[in-house]
Amino acid sequence: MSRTPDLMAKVSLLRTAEEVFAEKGLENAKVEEIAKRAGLSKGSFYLHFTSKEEAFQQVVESFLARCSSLIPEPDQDVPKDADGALVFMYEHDLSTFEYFWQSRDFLRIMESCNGDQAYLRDAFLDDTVKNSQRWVRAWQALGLFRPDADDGVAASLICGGYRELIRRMTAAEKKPPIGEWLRDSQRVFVRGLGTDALIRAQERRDEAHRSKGEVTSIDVKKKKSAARGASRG
Amino acid sequence: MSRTPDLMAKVSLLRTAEEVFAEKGLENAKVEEIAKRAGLSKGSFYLHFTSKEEAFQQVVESFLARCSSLIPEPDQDVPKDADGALVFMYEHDLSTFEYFWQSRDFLRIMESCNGDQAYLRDAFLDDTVKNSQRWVRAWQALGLFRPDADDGVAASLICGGYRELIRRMTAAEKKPPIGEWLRDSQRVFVRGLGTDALIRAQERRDEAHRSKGEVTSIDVKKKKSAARGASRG
Amino acid sequence: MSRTPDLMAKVSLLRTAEEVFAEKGLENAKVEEIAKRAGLSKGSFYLHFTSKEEAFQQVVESFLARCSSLIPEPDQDVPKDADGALVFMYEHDLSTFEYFWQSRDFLRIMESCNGDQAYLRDAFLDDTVKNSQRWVRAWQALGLFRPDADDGVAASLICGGYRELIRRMTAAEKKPPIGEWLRDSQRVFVRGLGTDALIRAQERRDEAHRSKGEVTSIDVKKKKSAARGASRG
Amino acid sequence: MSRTPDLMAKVSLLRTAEEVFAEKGLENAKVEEIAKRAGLSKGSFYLHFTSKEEAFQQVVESFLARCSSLIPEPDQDVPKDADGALVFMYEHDLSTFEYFWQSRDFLRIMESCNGDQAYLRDAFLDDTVKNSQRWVRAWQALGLFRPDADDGVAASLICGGYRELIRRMTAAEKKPPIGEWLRDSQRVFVRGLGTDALIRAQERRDEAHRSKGEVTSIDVKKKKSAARGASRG
DNA sequence: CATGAATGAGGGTTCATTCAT
DNA sequence: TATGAATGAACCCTCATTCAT
Repeated sequence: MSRTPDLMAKVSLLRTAEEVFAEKGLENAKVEEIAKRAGLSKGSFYLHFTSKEEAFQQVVESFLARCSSLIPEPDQDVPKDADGALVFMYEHDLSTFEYFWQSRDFLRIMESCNGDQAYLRDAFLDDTVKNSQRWVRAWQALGLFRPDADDGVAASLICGGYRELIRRMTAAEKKPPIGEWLRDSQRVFVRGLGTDALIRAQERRDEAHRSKGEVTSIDVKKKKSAARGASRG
Repeated sequence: MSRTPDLMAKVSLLRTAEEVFAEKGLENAKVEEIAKRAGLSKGSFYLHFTSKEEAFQQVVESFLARCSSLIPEPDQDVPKDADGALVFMYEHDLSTFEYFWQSRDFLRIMESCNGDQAYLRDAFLDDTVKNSQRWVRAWQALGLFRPDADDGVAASLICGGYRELIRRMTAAEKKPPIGEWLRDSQRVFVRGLGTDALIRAQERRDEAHRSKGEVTSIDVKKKKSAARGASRG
Repeated sequence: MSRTPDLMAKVSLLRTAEEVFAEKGLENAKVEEIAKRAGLSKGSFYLHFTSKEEAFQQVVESFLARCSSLIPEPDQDVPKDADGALVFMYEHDLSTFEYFWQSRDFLRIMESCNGDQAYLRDAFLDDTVKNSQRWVRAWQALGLFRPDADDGVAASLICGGYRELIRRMTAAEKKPPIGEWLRDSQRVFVRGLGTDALIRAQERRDEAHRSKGEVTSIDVKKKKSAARGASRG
Repeated sequence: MSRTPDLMAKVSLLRTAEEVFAEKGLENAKVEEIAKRAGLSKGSFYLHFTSKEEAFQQVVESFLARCSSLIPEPDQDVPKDADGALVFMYEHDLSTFEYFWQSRDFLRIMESCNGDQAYLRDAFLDDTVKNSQRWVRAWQALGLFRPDADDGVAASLICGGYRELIRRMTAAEKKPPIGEWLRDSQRVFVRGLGTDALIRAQERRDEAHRSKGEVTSIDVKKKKSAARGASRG
């Protein structure tokens, strides 16, 4: 085992660094404040990081790692049918927004990337778009998204739109109705990019929602068999 | 008379300030560099601005003023029919993107607003969304957008999506095919938010585009009368 | 005749310089403010003075010259008898204090002499003491002051004491009862330094003052003949 | 532990600050020079003071504290009889002047208070006068000073006179005969303000001095019994 | 490992002075 | 003469980084 105090100190510093960077931005964050909040001295900071910038990078990277672990790849075991995919994506978006809401202070860090650090913010955003693009292509392959839509533009619109919603959320005094926002957004992108099959699934979802309130994965499974029955009849 | 005032001095300083702020961000921009690039001394800078921050604000405000003058209000004299509105909006978006492409260095400035200047960026983005929201409502009133779509969410998705495209554009080495991007985006938002009437207009546009290439306002006028004829028959 | 505008400008600058030096002190006085208040430009200032310090010196010197013209030399035609000398000195002190009261803003200038300018203040004070010393010696020669008093110390005490009164006066919100102060002071120095003859003259003055109110030179002339009569009787 | 804090650092800085302020005045004193003379860097200065002005205040305040501890209050255990009081005051003045002689560089600092710091000098001088005034009143109560003398004016004359002597002393190349100066001054103020009893005591002192040289407290005690004997006879 | 005093480069700002007009 | 834009040397203060303990 490595020495505990050492690790504790670094973890502690990373946490307070995240805090301070979020509050003040990279330039205005002071090494001393980071160290003090971690209950350590300025000198200790330099036992763990060679510079303030390095600490910043590590904070960003650790955040990105946490993000990656939350965002599934489209080739994983996820629902492939229209109804299931819709619910899956909705719930995934919901939990992602929830996570961003909790990390909303951190999102400000990304904004503080300027000059030499700008690439970090861009890398983060590019990653998000890339991942989104893989999903768009996957859904096109599944016949859920129209094949003629440009996956790059689609991914940009989705990520950008969601980023703006997150910005609004971050700026808001109190937590906005994320569920509503996401349902509205999903409707726009499903109609905007989806095949007829997906759009019909969405309409079923809306219909169910209107009659029964919130639709969960459980509802969807029931609905799927019902739909099969209906199409048979 | 004194040494002839260099009437270009302030303009020159504002331009180089814009440059340097774009490159380095507010914190990392050095007053001396701004002045030097304008062919002036550090001291001269303070003949025109009381502080670096004031110069930053003036740069931002002058940009916002230029923006405002480019963005029309929905209650102005603009086409009210589906075909005309589509073309108008497309062409407006195109010229806006063109302007942003030329000002792409500046857009980086908005990103460099942190701490005390953050409100400038947020005010800019909020303004954009507000304007977009007015357009959404106007189109709903005209029967072009579905009345059940949430105008706030819609405006956020549109602005966020376009902002992301602009980010991609700004980061690109060479000018991307903005026309293509915008056509794809318009298709997404028209399908996502539009009424059947608008969607049909879009399909006509796409059809015409496929057969004849770029559609201009002139084409649309022809098409409009054709459509009228068709609906009569 | 030299050119008028030129002279006007310099006089004007000297006057405003005096004002500003009085208000702010040498270091904090800005050349631009001096020039502006004189209705001139910064550049003009340097047509008349080679530096701010030179202007300061000229202001001080002009003040000292005005002072000198007000302060009589002991070898001039002044009363030589005890009663006349007392009244003369009292009235001279009174007018001097009156002048200082009016120039109280200026006195602050002397306080702003530091570093390289310190010699100006010291020269001013030394001058005052030197002049006072000549008076002490003159009065000793006239048998009005005790011959065993050290003229240097006496002059220092007188000047220092009066300077402190002036300081109190300068700091005061409203004009203090200078006449009272000076009468009290004169009593102290007359008793402290005077011969019996002078002390008796002072007592006569006090007596007359008690019975008749303010004593003027006219009263003294009367009193002198009265005293002669008395000593005869 | 960190690098052993140089416990002398702050003391050292205060001392060199005192030096530099005395030489140049507040405005012209450079932080770097203060630090350099203390063998420290500019940055270290700010570990101990938040600004140059704060350092200046601390220098002044520490001097004032030292002064206060040297100046006795009149209600303390001090000789109440004419002879004892004279000797006490003379010796006290002597030691005070001695102290001021040693701190003569500092006294120049008080003169360098301008603008925002002027109140420091005025507070110092006002304090001195106030204290002196308490002594005048005490001596009046003891029947040593004439009751009709204005205590305010008397205190101003005493303090001002002594201040001027100190100024002369401070400006002098070599230490002047302070003892002589003070004896002369005391004679002036005793005659000027004292009752007959005090004046006679002073004359006894002068007489003794003429015959025996310096009079010490021991002499006074002998003299006191002698005087008692004389008054008895 | 931890500390925090010490460092010193760096940058914003001021303002006396110059000089082209 | 008069002007005031331009200059640039100074100087205060900050803070990332070092290092003796």
